[in-house]
Amino acid sequence: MQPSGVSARQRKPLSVRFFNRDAATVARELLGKLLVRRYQGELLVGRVVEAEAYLGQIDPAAHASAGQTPRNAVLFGPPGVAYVYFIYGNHYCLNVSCMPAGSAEGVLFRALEPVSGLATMAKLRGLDLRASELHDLRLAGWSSRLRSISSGPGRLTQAMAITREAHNGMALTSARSELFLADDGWRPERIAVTPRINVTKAADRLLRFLIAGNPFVSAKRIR
DNA sequence: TTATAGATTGCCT
DNA sequence: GGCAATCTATAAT
Repeated sequence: MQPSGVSARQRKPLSVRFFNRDAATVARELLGKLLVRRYQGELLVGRVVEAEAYLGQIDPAAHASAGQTPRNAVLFGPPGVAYVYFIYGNHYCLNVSCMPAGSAEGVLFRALEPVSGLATMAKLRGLDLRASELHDLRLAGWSSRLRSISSGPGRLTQAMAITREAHNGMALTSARSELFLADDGWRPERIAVTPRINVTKAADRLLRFLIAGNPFVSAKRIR
């Protein structure tokens, strides 16, 4: 499988309408799209290779299952907005709200394939990658260290300097935004669907979507 | 007021 | 494979 991130095609931001649909559809269609972060004058870009759908109040595994709280309020708002939460005392996780206000569906970003800004992303992750490793992407494949830049929900937020304080509640639908989603026309060949990772409730629901064969998909441990 | 589980990761053996 | 790190929400005392 060749790296997908070398396209110079135009990047068009995803619309509010894109997110105004059920989370499973949005999660599936987000695969192959770009997450773009403006960071200190540089563009950090990653392609979405793994995402999970959470179906709001009817979904026992969703943060919204117990109703609206200050933490999850963004999920109950309009579509296309970032919901960032802090988990296990260590990590931020990025979601985007789906469906109209009043419905609390959302999609969790679980893994990205780095496209540009690799050196900065590696630095934000605390990885001391050699220049030769950073060039891996343009050559044949990916080193395991390179793979750890953004393969995991906590890793990708760290690689893009995404925090709750800075980004929770931010609309992800404007190309002028500090953080947004875009479509460059690239499409995955094959999509796989599995149960969600590390959820104990509704553990049999097939709501995890990933690009089959992509090396940046997160570890598949299921508790 | 205290306990515990959680949409995780990295380091240890 | 085990487990510590350590914030947040909710359940139990």
